[in-house]
Formats: sequence, structure tokens, C-alpha cells
Amino acid sequence: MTEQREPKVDRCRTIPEATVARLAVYLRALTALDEAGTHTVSSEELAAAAGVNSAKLRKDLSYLGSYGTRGVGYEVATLVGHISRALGLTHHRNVALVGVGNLGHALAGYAGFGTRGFRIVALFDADPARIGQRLHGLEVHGMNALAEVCQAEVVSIGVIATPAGAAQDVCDKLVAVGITSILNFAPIVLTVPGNVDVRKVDLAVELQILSFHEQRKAAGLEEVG
Amino acid sequence: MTEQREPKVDRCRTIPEATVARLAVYLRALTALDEAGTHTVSSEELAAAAGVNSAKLRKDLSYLGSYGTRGVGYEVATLVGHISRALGLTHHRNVALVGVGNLGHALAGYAGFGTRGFRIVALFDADPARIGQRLHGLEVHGMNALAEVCQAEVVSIGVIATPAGAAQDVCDKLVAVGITSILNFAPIVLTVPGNVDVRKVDLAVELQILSFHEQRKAAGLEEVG
DNA sequence: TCGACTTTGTGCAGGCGTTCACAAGTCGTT
DNA sequence: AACGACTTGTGAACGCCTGCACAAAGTCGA
Repeated sequence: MTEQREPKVDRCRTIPEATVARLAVYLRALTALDEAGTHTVSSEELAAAAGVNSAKLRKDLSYLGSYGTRGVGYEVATLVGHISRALGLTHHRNVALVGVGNLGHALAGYAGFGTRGFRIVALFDADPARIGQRLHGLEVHGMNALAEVCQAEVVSIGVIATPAGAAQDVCDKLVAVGITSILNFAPIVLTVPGNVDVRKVDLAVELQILSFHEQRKAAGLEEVG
Repeated sequence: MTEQREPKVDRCRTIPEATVARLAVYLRALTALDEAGTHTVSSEELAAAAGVNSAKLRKDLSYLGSYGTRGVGYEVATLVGHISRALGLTHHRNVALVGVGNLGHALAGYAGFGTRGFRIVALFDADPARIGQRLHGLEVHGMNALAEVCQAEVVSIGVIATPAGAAQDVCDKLVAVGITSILNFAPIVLTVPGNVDVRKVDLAVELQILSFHEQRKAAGLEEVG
């Protein structure tokens, strides 16, 4: 590495993290509009459908380029294409799911999973009782088959739906196989190398955040009354 | 409303949103430490366990007050107590789950759900075939029983695990019953009154964000090679 | 009792994200 | 062809959050 820290090149391709998350939401709204037969949409309308500010939406879309028409709005089909390309949804991605317990079972059968270019191609579990079972047309493999199967199918995303205790170990195995994107449902903070992206879905944390606001609201009412 | 916009009172009780989310993570790490028999922990250690910067952790904890001892660290039990209080976890909260399909079924049986003060007390579904079934000791009610049951049990949080098409309708019904905190698993942006908090868990969005980064990584490699 | 070491709590600067406001551009109508 | 209505794209200001760096404070050992 000759350059330690490149001085923010930003070749108009650097999309803020917050924007990326919203692009996915816009995409869903646009798909719904498309199916409803709508051809063009204004930033105001799309923003309402996505639950955001219209200025924010315009700025978000401007990171992709200028694909709107002033005085008219955006062409739905065009936007769908550009957002899909930006998010890397132009080609399908194979997903490996580890942990076929309570939650994993539901995820394996979740229809929305395969909707937009994602497909679960392999299931794994450590429990010998589950190995060999078939779920939604897929066989449950043992953990020792992970390397072989993940390389045969070209897996690009790993999903961890194991108990907390097993998660880090599973994560290490996924990383060792070369997977660099992980979606973690286990309630634990995973440690990974810098080149690996981890996103966490944590039900307990979500509930606790709601609890916080609920308490705050109750305290506010008490003060008033 | 006499005052349109109160000028930021901040009675030292205003905890930033980002901090609230992390407090829940700290709490889990602390609980694990407590069970392991650890009595005191430094900001450096706890930060490592929670996957954050130590300065950030100290600042987060400082919003709760000064409960650490300089030169020593934080007492685990004390912190657990203060964070629990701040998040409103001192008394249990009852949860109503709407939608007992693929995902809802898994959520109903999710052990971690009841772990820290949350308890599912009621299940609902619109499908007549599911009404009357028993899941994990709870009967599945029809939607018309929602008001009655939610008020009998004091429900403070509603969880929506229905298909996208039904979610807004279910949401409206929950709000009508007086529920002001909603956790939404349906892939749709819910519209709610200002006093209602909604948190969204969206698998498709998470996958698409990973896809984006995966593509970016691939593009980077291509440039180098 | 004193000094050295450790760790907390926080002021401050920098960066990121959001929002406003408006110029620039497009279309439909006359 | 010109005008008016409408909408995008974006510069700039503002606010929130992060991370650094250090003073304050407490502990341990001599």
C-alpha cells in the first residue's frame, strides 16, 4: 500500500451509508408504483410513499446522477433500473443460511427473501438431528460441509440464525470460506476482519428502544397530569 | 398546543437516539459479564465487548450520570441497574403479536423475546384457519378480538408480522386500541400519528445494503487488478 | 502521607446528514 | 413564440454525532 489514506476522491460514486439504506426503500415503493401502472412520479409523491422528506429524496437520487425531468418528475422504470444497478441487484446473489432453528426455519421459507435477486442456496446446522432434513427443497448440511458447499454454489452472503453462543464460531467459518457479507440475527457483536461487512438484526434491541420511548412518553404524561 | 416548538429544555435527561440503541447493546454485554462473575469493568473492556469506541461508550454512559469510579471502572451490577432504568425495563412489558404466519410463528416461539422483561401475551391473525389454534400456550385470536384482548391484558407494544398488504390496516387497528409502540416486520412504510413510535425490521433492505457493499468491493478489486 | 499510575468524564473540533431555499430547466397553453 | 406553472438539482446553513485529548479524581503501593 503506497497511499495510506486517499484524500477523499469521491468520483461522484460515493453514496452515503444512510442514502443506501433509503434507496432500498425507494426501490420497493417504485416497484409497487410500476406494478400499479404508474409511469412517472414526482419527488413529493415518492417521498410520501417512502416516508421521507422530498428534499432528502431528491438529494439521495442525485447521488446516482440526474435522471429526473424538471417540471415532470422521474420515470419509474428508469429509476428502478438505476437504483437496482447502484445497489448491485443486476445479477442474483446466492445466500447461505446457518442455523435452522426457530428463526432460521422461518427465514428459509420467507417468500420475500427471494423476491429481488436473492436466493437461499444452502442450509447449515450444527445439530445432528437436523442434518439431512429437507426444508423448502433444500437439504440441511452439517457445518463441516460449509467450505465445500459454499464454494460449489457461489455464495456471496451468509446469514447467521444460530444461538448467540455459536454465532462467532459460525462467523469465523464463513469468513474463512471467503464470505465478506454477513447478516447476523444472533444477539451478539461479531468480530470480523476489516473487509467483511456485518449487518445486525436484533429483536431485543428493537424492543428495548421502543421501551425507552414508551417510558419517556409515560413520564411526559405524568408531568402534565 | 400553546407552544409550537419548545426551545430544547434538555433537563439532562435527553438521551440521543443513537445512544439509546447502544445502551441496549451495552446492557447485553454487561449481563453476560455479570453472569460470568465479573464485578467491575473498564470502559475499554466494555467498549470492546460492545464493538464500539471507548470514548463513545463513556460519553454514552455519562448521559445516565457519573456512575463510574476513576482509576477503577464501572461496577457491573450498578450499570445494569441504571441502564435498565433508563430504558424503562424495570417493569415488564406486554407484547401483542399480529400475524402468525411463517415469521410470526417463529417470533412467538423466540426465547430471546421474553428474556428481558418482554412477554408475548396475545396472538392475532386474520386467517380463519389459524384462529383458535394454540401456539406456545397462547390462543390465536381473530382480528375482531383485538380491542378487547389488548385492553384486558395491558399491551404496550404491538408487533406486526403480517404480509405487506395487511400491515397498514393492522397498524391502524393497533393505534386505535391505544398502542403507541409498534415493531414492524412487514416490508412497507407505515403511516401513524405523531405520538406513535414505529421501528422497522426489513430483511430485504438489509440484504440490499449488503449487496451494495459487495458490489463496491468487487468494483474496487477490478480496478486494482 | 505522598507520589505514581490508572481510568473516568468532558470540552472541542471535525465530519456527516438533514433541511431550506432557490436558480435552472421543462411542459402546456395561449 | 412567449408566458406561467411546476419540478428537479444543489449550494449553504444548521444540528447531531463522533473521536480526540486532557484535566480531574480515585486507587495502590511504599
